[in-house]
Amino acid sequence: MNNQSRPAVIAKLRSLPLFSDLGDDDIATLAGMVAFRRVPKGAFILTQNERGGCMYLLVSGRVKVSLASPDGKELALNYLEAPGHFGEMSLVDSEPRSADVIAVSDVELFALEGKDLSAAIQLQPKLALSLIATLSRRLRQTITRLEDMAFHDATHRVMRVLLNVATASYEARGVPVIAGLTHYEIATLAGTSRETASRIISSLVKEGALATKGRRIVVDLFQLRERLEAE
Amino acid sequence: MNNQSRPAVIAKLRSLPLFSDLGDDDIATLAGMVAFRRVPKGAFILTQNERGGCMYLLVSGRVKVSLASPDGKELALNYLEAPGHFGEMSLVDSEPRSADVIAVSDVELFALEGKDLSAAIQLQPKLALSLIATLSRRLRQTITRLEDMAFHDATHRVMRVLLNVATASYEARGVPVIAGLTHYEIATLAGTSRETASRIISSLVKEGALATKGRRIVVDLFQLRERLEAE
DNA sequence: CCCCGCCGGTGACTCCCGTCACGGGCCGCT
DNA sequence: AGCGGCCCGTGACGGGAGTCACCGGCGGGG
Repeated sequence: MNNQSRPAVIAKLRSLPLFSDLGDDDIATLAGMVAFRRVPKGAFILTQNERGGCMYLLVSGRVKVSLASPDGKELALNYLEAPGHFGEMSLVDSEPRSADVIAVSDVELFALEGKDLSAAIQLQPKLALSLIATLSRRLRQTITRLEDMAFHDATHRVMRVLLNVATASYEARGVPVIAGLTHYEIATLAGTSRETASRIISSLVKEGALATKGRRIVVDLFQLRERLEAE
Repeated sequence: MNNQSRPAVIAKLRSLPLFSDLGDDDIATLAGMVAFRRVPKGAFILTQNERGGCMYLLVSGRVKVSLASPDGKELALNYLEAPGHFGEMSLVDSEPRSADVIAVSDVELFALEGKDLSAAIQLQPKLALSLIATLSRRLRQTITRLEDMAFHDATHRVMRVLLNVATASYEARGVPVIAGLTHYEIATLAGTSRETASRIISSLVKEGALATKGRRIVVDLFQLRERLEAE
């Protein structure tokens, strides 16, 4: 299912905000450089330590960026939604992939070869700025994660994950609810074990900072923020 | 001591590899944009959470990039040597500073205002590439640190710090020696306490992976690498 | 050259949290 | 509707490592 008609490719390229203000010619040129791919839910798109020379433009779907330890533990770095991009790092410095990227839903994406990136930047300098901004945002985020691991306990880290996810949900849908995320996944985002995350969530429910409806968690944003401020 | 004669500024700019292939005119333009500063050992160059609109080009000396926790703990992110640059992140995304930067020796640097960065990039596109490469390298490094915090114990992390520092020393001076770094500083680099780092170093000496000469540590690079491979 | 101050070593205690274990329940799939 | 597999809750235990305390020693500045 990786062959798309050229008009279809062009339409998908147009749907990316990154290229929304390109002219027809440029889009056509771009269409000649990228390769379209569909990836089924659960598949690895790239894996840590492998060498890889392309970056990916996420057209639709959701991916997880995560690290796996030799003894089977997992640390999630991020969940990315379309539109967005990933895999640029190996492309600018030719080092091996620093994490796994796994499709958590069916995914559509474009692959862009390293040799074509500079050409793409010529067409669209915004791409370079977007790249810098993205790297910068991720670096901040990662530093914050590191800070949390070094300075704060598991309770603090789990609260931060819950607050982040619930805030995103609130902004997107108006309800501070966490759904479709298992305790295991929350644990990998917080850098702790499934059991510990579970215990922490239980006690937060007892203390009134959360409520559970079946397998969904409703978050009291204020209370959580307040407790996180209190270092 | 912040006033330098114009020729002196130009000479210092020329000494930065980043600008080594610029013409006289461009260097002169650049000299009009940057502000020279001397910073004494121990002084803060920038502090976490503050807003700041410039990046710094390190001309000489050594700085420490680190995070401080409210209760007085410290996590070192990196030590940077001249030539190099830091503080770019706040400049591209206008977010507050994500860490402290402290002079660990007397330091000379140029400050470059945000508004002048794009002009500087016009003069020297290498600057943009260097920026992307730097961000990318730091992100990798930070991800590795995070991975270590999440997956590995204090022993592993201290060994990694020792190996990194000793390797750098070996490449620079041909001897795998750690000098001028206290146990406290090693601990902040490894994300552990001074006492724990100290205990770990003691036992590594007992096991023959290290030797101490006064306050210097001589590292057996092979043995340390081997033990780190063994996850 | 000498002394005070930072640095390093180590014991003891505590506690967070990772791990193992197990049982009950929700949910999706047929 | 039924069944089986994941998901969740919780008890018990142990160990890594943070913290407090104390002391001896190197070393740099006066």
